[in-house]
Amino acid sequence: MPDATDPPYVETVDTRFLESLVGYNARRAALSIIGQFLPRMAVYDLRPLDFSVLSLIAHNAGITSRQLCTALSLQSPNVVGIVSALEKRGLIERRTHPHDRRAVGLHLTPDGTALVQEAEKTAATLEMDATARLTAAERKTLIRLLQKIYSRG
Amino acid sequence: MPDATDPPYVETVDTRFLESLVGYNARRAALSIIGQFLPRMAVYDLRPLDFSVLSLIAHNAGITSRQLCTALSLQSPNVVGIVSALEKRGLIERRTHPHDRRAVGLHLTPDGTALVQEAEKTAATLEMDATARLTAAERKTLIRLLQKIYSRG
DNA sequence: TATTGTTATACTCTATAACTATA
DNA sequence: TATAGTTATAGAGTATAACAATA
Repeated sequence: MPDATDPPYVETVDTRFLESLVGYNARRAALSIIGQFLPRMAVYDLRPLDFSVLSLIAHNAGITSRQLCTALSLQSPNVVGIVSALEKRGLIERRTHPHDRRAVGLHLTPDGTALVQEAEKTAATLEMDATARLTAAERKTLIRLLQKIYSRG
Repeated sequence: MPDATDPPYVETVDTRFLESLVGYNARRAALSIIGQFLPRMAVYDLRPLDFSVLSLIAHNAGITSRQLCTALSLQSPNVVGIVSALEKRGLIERRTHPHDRRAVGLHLTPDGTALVQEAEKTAATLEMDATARLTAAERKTLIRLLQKIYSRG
């Protein structure tokens, strides 16, 4: 028979408090999806930020580093390495901005265009797999509620 | 008049593709809430992982490092430093596990108990502020949908 | 043989300060 | 004076390999 002064031990971990917090749940869900993202995008040698940057360039030909920073909430020094690596791989090109010689417009190469098309297809498939337990209506609701948390306006 | 061969530039960044992905939105929302978490918890000198660990110990007296790892999806080497720092600050104590001498049960000290109570109050207030644009029903729905993504079962 | 906890290590992500070229 | 981009650097977070003590 255990003495009342014995230290207690835990059979089942009670996580109810943390699970009552939106921040905790959002972080866990994001990490879960990233965990599925990494191996599938490793085929293209793309990390999450590489993919976000490449996709934004694909949909915004001529976008600048500064605009990438604002759109993705990144610090400018942290974008330099990402963009340089994509350029070295021949996926993007830098062209001088037509209205501001300080700035550099970013553009996809044909190789980059082909890679983005494949990677975005993979991302869309991953999206469905990662949210397989949600209905289409639930997925739409979830995205709307998440955007109410982080977006301006 | 611009020449047709001039490189294009971007006026407004089109982020629609990324915003169609649950993973992207969950990450952005989590980072937004963490951004509010950091300055408010800096008062207690607690980072997000410190808070999660301390809160789990508060609600699970005698929990082991291994159980912390499983509950929070952490690797065991990465918990060592967190637990050691909390112990050095006098917030938690290690006691030998009553049934397994390999394991160490973690317990709050009186100082740790007092700190967790304040920190959890702050977290609850932060929760309401960070999700101020959501109704109570929406907040509940959001948490339920996020858990459907990352939880087993 | 398997598990708990630990050390050492490395890679990614993130943040700040300081510099240049241009606006 | 302010902004776009860059360099250097430092701090967190996360990952694997290898080890000692115990089960």
